[in-house]
Amino acid sequence: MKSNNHVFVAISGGVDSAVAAAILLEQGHQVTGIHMKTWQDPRSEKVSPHSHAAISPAQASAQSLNIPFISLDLQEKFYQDVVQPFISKYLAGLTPNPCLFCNPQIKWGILQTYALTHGADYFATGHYARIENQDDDEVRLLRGVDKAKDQSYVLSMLTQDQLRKSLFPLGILTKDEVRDKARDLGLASVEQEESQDLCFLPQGDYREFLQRYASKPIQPGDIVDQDGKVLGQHQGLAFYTIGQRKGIRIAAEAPYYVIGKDQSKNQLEVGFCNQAVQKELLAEHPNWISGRAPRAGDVYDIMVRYRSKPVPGVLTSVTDNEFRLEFNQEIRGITPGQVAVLYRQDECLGGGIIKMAH
RNA sequence: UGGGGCAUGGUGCAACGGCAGCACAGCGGACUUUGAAUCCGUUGAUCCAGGUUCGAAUCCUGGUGCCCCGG
Repeated sequence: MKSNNHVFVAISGGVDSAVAAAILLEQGHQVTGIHMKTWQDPRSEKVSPHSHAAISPAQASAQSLNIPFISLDLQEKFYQDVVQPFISKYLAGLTPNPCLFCNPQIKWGILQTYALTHGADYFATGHYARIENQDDDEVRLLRGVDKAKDQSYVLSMLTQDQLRKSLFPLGILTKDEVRDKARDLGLASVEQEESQDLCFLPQGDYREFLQRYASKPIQPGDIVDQDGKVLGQHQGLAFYTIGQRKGIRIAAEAPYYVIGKDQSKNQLEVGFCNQAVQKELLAEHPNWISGRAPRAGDVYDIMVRYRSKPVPGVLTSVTDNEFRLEFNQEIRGITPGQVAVLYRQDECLGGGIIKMAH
């Protein structure tokens, strides 16, 4: 890559995106900050701590870097494409991961498209991941060097075209190095760590949010064990996820974990940790970053949720619409709605939405 | 209306007559661009009334409640 490109950097107001922009400047690129205003729960009791500031943290970042700043209002689009599906999937008993859909549809779908049609050669973000250019003009998505911060998982639904025009300046750095760099550069907001949960829920209580946005009231029901014995009451199936331990409120000789949801009976099934494991999964709507499905029969490292430890698994079958994985060890918390992502060493190959596991 | 057993945090269990502990649940924190998991920390109890003893969850008496056996 030549060092005089025009790069649009997605600026959030946090440390990572600011350092990413600074690095691009150091590399000699022409840099523009681009920010998207996303939908936030207006009924939230507390408001985002920055909402009263004269300028947004994102704009402040751009200012301190002395780069042009563009802000797009994507509230409606974000609500329709991310928040609505989030709500309806939860009510249907799934556990969605909105970030994996925001990225291809909003952040790359709209922000990157805007950038590329407004003079950008590349679109950069502060993700901890790497892009490797192949000889044949194909790119590969690799884990970030900082394994503890690697975010390739949330980028697994991106396409070859989207990645080819992307840059991840932080991919070769550790979080500590990024923090040091931010300090050296005198960037504001270094000290205040901005890790939030769901970006559209400033204080992060998704249960209360669902309660308010559900089209019909979320009904309590029975908590049962594997034999169907009633152990207690749950507050509503949407408030629990497979593998969950906290919040079941039943004392026993060992912790209970959620092992299933029966929508028709409105029952939450729980069991002890040795019962809360699975060895196979079926995923649908696959996205393969290379554009080609990985070879069936091979073993890959699989992540079944964000920041989970990769476990080896065999890709037993793969079609255009779905694929199956089989693990040689029992793993906990394979959850419909989450995304199973395949890796070959450091390379993120892509993945699909978990439909069922057993 | 005979016999036996039990009674300790919210739950299930420990504690030779000598500082009432553990697990689970709960609460708090760390971690975190999903929900989780995980890790760390933490609140909280001797059924009641007497008695023996320097000292009682522990021994004795009575009461109350529960369980089992016989019926």
